[in-house]
Amino acid sequence: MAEKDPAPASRLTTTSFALLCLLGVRPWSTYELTRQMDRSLGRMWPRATSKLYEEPKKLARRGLARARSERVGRRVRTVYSITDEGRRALADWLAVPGDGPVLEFEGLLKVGFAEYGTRADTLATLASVREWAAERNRENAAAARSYAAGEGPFQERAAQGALVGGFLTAYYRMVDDWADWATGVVERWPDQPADARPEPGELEGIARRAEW
Amino acid sequence: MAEKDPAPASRLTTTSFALLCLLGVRPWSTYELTRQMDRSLGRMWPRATSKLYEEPKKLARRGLARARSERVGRRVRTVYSITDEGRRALADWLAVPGDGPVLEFEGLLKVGFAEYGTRADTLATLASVREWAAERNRENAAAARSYAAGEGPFQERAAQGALVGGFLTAYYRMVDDWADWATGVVERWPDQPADARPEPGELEGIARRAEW
DNA sequence: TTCTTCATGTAATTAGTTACATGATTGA
DNA sequence: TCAATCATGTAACTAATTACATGAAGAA
Repeated sequence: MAEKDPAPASRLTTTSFALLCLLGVRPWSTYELTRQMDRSLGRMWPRATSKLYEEPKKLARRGLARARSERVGRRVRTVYSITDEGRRALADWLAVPGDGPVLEFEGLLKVGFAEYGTRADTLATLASVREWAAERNRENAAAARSYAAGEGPFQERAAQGALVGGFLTAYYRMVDDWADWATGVVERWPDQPADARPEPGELEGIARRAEW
Repeated sequence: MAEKDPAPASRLTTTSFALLCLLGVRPWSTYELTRQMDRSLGRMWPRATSKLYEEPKKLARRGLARARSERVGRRVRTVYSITDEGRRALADWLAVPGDGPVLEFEGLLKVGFAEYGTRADTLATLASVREWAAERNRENAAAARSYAAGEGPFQERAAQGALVGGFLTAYYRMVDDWADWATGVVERWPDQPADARPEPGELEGIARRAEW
């Protein structure tokens, strides 16, 4: 009687491939990978640090990456690099169109159910959304400026980076524009958000902008 | 010697409160909750169906919701409703500004590492992003039209719904605009994406749009 | 009457996070 | 030379998903 498939090695996830993409650029130590998560990868595929220590081990077990140990003083660090098989796996993965964006937005949830709190709560949430957008945009603008000036690492990847940068720029801008608009609307609400009614033309305006 | 806190009942998450928000509107059976996940809640806080069967039990254990059993033929269904304590918990939760948007976008990841695949791969991924945006926009436009016409459920919540609708409209539009722009850029790439270089003024244009 | 889709869940598994631990490096 | 921060991981836990099971209702 057949055993249940031994060591199915838990299939590769998008997170696996995200890390494999980074390894495609050059070898990285795990800590360096965590830096990229803060700077670049985390903007489109955010994951906790510990995942970045765990996932490359799986890539190595599958033969898609190779782990090498270096020593730094008394302690050891691991540097991962991609293998030829890893590059093939990457090409296969890229041949399948990726999923669309998945959004989790707690702030929008709170705005959408504003009626159970106060008007001040909603305005505070919108203000914090604007802060978020401004902060993200600051980083993003700095990176864009640096690339436009021909500085920054991986200039040979600038064309790909520009597509990502173009997305993020538009995204942060859109979030800020929305929060700005919504703030104006909520400022005209009565004190009890439950009593708020759409302004004349508001629903029509949204419906119109959704026609394309 | 003190025991480690018994039955910490695993703290309430954003998912708990998302469901509690829905219960604030009216009582729902679990299946009805799954419908809302497809229609409204899932656009800002997507979760799998089984979570919607599990999470309200936690709300009930905590006294934030009440479960009632109905029978439909030979089988039983559960209908949940919010309690006064649940409404208080909701108000407390709304008083804390929510987190900013968290984005997971596999398609963008594939575009950002286009160099490991073919130009055709990238164009196909962008096309599927545009399809995604068009499909989401279709739903959203239909909902917007229906509200603008004074139809649709929960008219008394139209002001809050308009804020969410305003966000989604701008969001889908932005995704489509980006994918459209990116398609044009990639169409002018050489056959090997690894040889692609930014067009003159492209990086500067992004940097400029990021200044606000 | 049978097939399909709607409706209502549970069980098993896993992807991911939080919390913790400790050595190395830097600067006051 | 001490404290703070950078760097490198592991262990424990849990939030969430996938897979499965089955009754009810409506259509052909």
